[in-house]
Amino acid sequence: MAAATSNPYLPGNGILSAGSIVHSDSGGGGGGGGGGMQPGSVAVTSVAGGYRGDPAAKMVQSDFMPGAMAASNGGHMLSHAHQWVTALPHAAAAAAAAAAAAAEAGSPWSGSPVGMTGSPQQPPPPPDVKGSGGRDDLHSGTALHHRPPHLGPPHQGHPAAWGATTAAHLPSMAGGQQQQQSLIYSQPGGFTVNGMLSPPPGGQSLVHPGLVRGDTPELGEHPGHHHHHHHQHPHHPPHHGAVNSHDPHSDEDTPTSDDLEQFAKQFKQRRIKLGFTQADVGLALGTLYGNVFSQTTICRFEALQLSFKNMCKLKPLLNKWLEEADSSTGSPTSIDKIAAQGRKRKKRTSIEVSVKGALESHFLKCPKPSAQEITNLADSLQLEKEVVRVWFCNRRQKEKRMTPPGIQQQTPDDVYSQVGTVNSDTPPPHHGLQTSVQ
DNA sequence: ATGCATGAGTT
DNA sequence: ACTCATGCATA
Repeated sequence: MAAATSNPYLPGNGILSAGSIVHSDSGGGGGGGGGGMQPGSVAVTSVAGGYRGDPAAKMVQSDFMPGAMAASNGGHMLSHAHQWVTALPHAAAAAAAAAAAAAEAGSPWSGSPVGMTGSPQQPPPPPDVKGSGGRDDLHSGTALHHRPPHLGPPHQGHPAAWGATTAAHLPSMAGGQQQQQSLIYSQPGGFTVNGMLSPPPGGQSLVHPGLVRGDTPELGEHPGHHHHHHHQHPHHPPHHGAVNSHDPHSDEDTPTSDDLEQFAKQFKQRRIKLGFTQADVGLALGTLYGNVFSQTTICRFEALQLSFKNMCKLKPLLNKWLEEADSSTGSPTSIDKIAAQGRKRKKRTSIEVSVKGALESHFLKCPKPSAQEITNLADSLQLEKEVVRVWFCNRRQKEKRMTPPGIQQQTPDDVYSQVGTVNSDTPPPHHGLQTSVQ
């Protein structure tokens, strides 16, 4: 096959052949691939609708990664399959937000004594309200922002102290390199979900929530109970009384890993009970607070697959949603869908299993290959350098998130499951957290 | 539920 | 060039 190489990252916005269904079957060479045989790079053809935030709000910046594409080196082998999809530029949801809390990531979960350095620290991020992009009002015109009366957490710069097992090993940022982004809660306190405001006193039965599925959520449990929020924390871990003296039961304090796990579990349960999908929640958050999230994020939250820091950031939001959701018998949940589209996104390359295996091997040897290494690795695997680079990045992220071995506690409910193996258990490498799938 | 991708903010 | 937060597209 000739190498039809179009430049990989095409800047031209606007015109791209949208449906170029290229499909390359490269034959390949596979030479070096260790284990691999028959490497055909698979090209998936799917068009995507990306999204591009509204130009207005976002300043322009280069469309793509500045330097990444460079190295073309000899990549010619199968470079052809670039199909970028184009879509319309449409202002849609772009959560410009992206913020994060302070604290940095480190070894979040379960304070493992041996972990790497967990450095709690970071100066309190100013709770700035960022102009949340311009998308916050895309949806219904009823987007009124008003300051929260008093609900919003006044601050949240909490040191990350997840349990902090006393500092036996808190080197205070030894290799800290992480960065934290500003965290923002856009305009919290928003109510007006599609026009709905604060719940009428006395009884707030409103419209029925637009459940996507139409299934009726049975709210037999709390139709009348509305005492304040208080949550049900089955148990709070004692924690070493270190610097922390506040209980982790408040939404605003820095939660501990245990808290997060508990919360995530309950959240999922309630969410399901109420009949909402992860996607619904994501959208609702957008309507409520101005930060939209995708199904993916909600899913990861429930599965504890986010960094500790990220979990902390999301928890309060989800918690609020929960309150809203269950307190209002029917709040018109967002029906507005924001069609995200516009933007060209590279087709998702699917890496063959054999190739993945090879990558895995390398990862074990060296999780952080140099540019050079990446280059020739890519070369031998016949993948674009970018792809390989990204693969490693994602891999590292995964490594970090993994629900840590410590967090696998049984909930008061299913304690029985565990039989025997009290201390002789062999911690299987990993996660296995999810017990039920939707 | 996850894999690959994009981007902002750092380093 | 990396990390981190997120998400589209997929399996």
